[in-house]
Amino acid sequence: MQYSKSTDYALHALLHLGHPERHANVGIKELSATLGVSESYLSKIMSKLRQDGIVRAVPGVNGGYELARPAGRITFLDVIQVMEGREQLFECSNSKSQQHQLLADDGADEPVRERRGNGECLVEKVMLGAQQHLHQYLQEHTIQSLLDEAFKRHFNLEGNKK
Amino acid sequence: MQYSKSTDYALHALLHLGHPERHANVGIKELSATLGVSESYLSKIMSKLRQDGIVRAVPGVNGGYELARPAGRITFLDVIQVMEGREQLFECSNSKSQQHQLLADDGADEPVRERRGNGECLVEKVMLGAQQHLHQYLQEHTIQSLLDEAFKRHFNLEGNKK
DNA sequence: CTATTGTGGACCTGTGATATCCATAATAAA
DNA sequence: TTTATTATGGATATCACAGGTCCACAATAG
Ligand code: SF4
Ligand code: SF4
Repeated sequence: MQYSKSTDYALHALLHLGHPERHANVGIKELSATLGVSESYLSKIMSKLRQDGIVRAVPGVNGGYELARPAGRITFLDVIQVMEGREQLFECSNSKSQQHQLLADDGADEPVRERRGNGECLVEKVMLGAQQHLHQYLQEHTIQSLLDEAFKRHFNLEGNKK
Repeated sequence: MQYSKSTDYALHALLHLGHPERHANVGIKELSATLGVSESYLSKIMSKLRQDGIVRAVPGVNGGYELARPAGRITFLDVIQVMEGREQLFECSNSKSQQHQLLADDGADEPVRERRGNGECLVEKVMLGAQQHLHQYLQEHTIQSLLDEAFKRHFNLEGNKK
């Protein structure tokens, strides 16, 4: 259970694009050189980010990428969901097993009522709760907020030096 | 990014073992039949749970598995970590790239000082935070707590029927 | 028109999840 | 002590997917 390298790359690419004194339209070459990732692979990732509306891309001379919206509105969750997909953390694989009855109906021998609604899965409920906690946290952190913190740290270091 | 089926199976197996009126030493046959998973595969999972001290196993006639400690002390996090491993959610893949400087030192052109300590990674910091939130939540839910809730629900249903 | 730059498809490789089979070890009961 | 039973661990198979390369093509600015 670990985020893929693609997520790593995507985050770093966006952080680069979000850097204050950046001329618009950063080319794949610059990104590739900065991150140390092959152009071929990185372009796949950028393409995905574009399809999901995180960045804009323009081909042609002096083309390149730029953020499609302010860095403050690009959350970690956004990026992660683009790269890792939006499936849920836990998905039951055999909801018609004998086990299921025990947890959804707790062994009650009532005839199969298909109302299904108050008989909602408790395992999934726990896991969904976990997922929501995780997502909420990831939504509170944006590309901008990380950049801000980096700047703050830099400022403090400079201060100490003098 | 999804938990594996093994985790699903493990959770259900433990829920079965934790059931109140269970004779000790539940055999792999019973588990397999209840969960609807092959004996071969399920035994692998049980073996892993044993190696991590979640269950005890005794071979031989009338042998089987039982919880190694009270169900209230087996958390979801425990189970998930046994099955999914304990790697962290995010692991940097190229900490010596050009990017790294930007985020750890924020572009300061100071000579490479290898003190490393106040120059801690901000991306990892965010991700570690996310992981801790997730883990904390998963630690608050145990096999017992889920079982309790299932019982409570059952009780309410019975009440409504009368 | 042309050089430049992103897009998308085909393809390759290694790894890990899922799963089965079997030989062996351990154990309780007869 | 033997025997039937039950868990263990190694070997193996299959399959999907992460990670990555290459290339032909589309789009665009100048
Ligand atoms: S209780 Fe939930 S997780 Fe378990 S089998 Fe039913 S639906 Fe699936
Ligand atoms: S800033 Fe953090 S994530 Fe980025 S390269 Fe450095 S160590 Fe890795």
